[in-house]
Amino acid sequence: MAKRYADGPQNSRCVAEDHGIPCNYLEQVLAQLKRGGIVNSFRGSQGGYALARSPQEILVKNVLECLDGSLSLVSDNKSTVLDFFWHDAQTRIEAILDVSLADLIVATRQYDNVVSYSI
Amino acid sequence: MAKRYADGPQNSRCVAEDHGIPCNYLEQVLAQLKRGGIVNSFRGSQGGYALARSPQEILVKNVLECLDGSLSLVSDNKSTVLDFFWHDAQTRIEAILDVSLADLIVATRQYDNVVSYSI
DNA sequence: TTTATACCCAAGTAATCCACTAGGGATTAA
DNA sequence: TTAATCCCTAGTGGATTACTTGGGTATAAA
Repeated sequence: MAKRYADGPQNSRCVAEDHGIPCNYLEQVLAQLKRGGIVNSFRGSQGGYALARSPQEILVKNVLECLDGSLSLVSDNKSTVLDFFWHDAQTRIEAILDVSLADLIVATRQYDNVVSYSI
Repeated sequence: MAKRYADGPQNSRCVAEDHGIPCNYLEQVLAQLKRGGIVNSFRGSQGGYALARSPQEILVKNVLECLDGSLSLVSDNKSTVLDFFWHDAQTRIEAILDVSLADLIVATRQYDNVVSYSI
């Protein structure tokens, strides 16, 4: 959907077919993304779903938090060796997920270029 | 167990009680760690479980791989934007888990010192 | 040699989650 | 009006997790 951001709303059936996902199931996921303000929806014919903000403004982290509730690996306390470790690991993993959808697309394009040059 | 590495084998009942884990369940976990070569066991009275290597030589990653089978987030192909992203995320997460049990203990000791100074 | 101490093992279970299926209803552009 | 599309709820099968139960077996120490 980020890739087709400029084309306006995409309907769930097409998105589902493009990715080999059951359409009804996709709709459930999109409903959650809508509740989380990641996506907007438009009813009626020519309707569909579109990102609520530009791909630059949506982070992978935002999407995962919306779908998974929270990304926490562990409870808040740092009483034991492992609590301490997991807390640290969590902040480092969050940093990895701190990437916008636009960044993802750019990164893939660069990778595709490398591949096509090398062939 | 890494903390008590120098004291020889620890029996599962004590370890379980120390951590509020059912003993029989702990034994199942330890059996898996034994199969993975992380831990050795000794039968009879005065028996118990001990790390198979020193805490310096055992990585958090090793333990998790042993218990979870594999840490992979995604299939091998890099055909889509997301496959590409998850593959990258996985190697970065593995780097986070590339810490020895000895490192963990040292890190916690340092944290404890900071806390006790500041009180 | 006996016995207590520990590990070893297999089977079952309750709860939860995940990816989905099924079957509608409601809204809107054409 | 109608077709396209989103919206909503309930149910399901399989997998996983964190156990429980109930033993059996090896071994050090008495």
